Amino acid sequence: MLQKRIDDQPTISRQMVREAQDILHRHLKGVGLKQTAQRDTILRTFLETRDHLSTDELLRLVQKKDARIGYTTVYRTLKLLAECGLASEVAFHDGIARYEHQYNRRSHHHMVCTECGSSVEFFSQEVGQLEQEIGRRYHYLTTRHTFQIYGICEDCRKKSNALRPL
Amino acid sequence: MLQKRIDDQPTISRQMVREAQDILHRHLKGVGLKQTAQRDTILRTFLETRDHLSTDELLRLVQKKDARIGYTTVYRTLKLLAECGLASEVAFHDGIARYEHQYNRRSHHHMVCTECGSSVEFFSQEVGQLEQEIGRRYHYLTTRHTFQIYGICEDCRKKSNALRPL
DNA sequence: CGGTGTCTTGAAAATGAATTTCAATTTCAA
DNA sequence: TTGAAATTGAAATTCATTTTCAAGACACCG
Repeated sequence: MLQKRIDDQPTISRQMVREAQDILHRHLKGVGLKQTAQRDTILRTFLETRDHLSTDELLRLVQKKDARIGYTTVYRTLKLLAECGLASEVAFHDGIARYEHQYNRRSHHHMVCTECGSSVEFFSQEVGQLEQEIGRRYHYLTTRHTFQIYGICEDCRKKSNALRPL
Repeated sequence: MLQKRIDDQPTISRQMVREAQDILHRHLKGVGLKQTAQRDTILRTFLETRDHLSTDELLRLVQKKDARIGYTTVYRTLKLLAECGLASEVAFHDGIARYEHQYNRRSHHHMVCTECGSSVEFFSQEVGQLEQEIGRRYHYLTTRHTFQIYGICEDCRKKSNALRPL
């Protein structure tokens, strides 16, 4: 079975949660916003989860801790987390925005199965180098890139072979 | 000034239009659909245009030739063109689906300016090789990939420097 | 400790692109 | 030519995202 995510840390440590919370609090102060229980709960839930979460999915997890937190707050907090570098948006091109943690993670990319929607992560320094190189060549100040591979995973291939032999 | 698109052909030839139309007609027949004047007009307009077109943009161009053609038909025809390989969707992550011709074009990628939305194309065979390699490693049957670089183009950098010197 | 001006919250409404519906029209195989 | 089947396009719908707004929470100040 393939790993869905390759973490540098097998699980999130208390230490990392504290550091991440610190980053968020500093960012909030910096832009004149307030620290709230909701924002902390959402950040903690986000950090504890290993997958690529849509706003809806994160909402469901957050509501297990505090059922009164609403969609809008999760939506807005994810934007805040992205602003201060704790989260980043990953677009799998299925019409739903997803976020993943960014804090203390190596640069990586995704390969997505177009049948079942599952994804694996892979590492490739070449892609980052290419960003630099192309940016230099065309005089762009590059900020980021997206790279996804789409295909059909082993499991889905087995399933469709079982349905339609030969 | 940078070229927005690097074409293998400077302009679309009569020959290519005929061939593309042939591909569409064969596809239509193949899936039991009908040839119509609208579909031909939309295909021709699409081929004559060099940019990355949203449905709305293509609609506007199409309506110069036949004002009675509606948004829905353009939308549906673009899907047909994508089905038979004449067009492909490019996602620039601004929430709007765009299409570009695929017929007789070399594989390429896009670098997009996040200030003004303009884009340049670049070629890199490494990216295609990477798709193959990663697919093999994780046992995916890969079908395609997306690779975009985001940044700020020279023009926009000059403009913002002019506004805020030093 | 309060008081007070902001910021936050979350339900509901709005937005906007993508998609579907449906009645009138057109295509095309026989 | 004919009629079954597909097409068309305006309008309606969908659905994720984003905004609005009134009530509540935070935090700076004295």
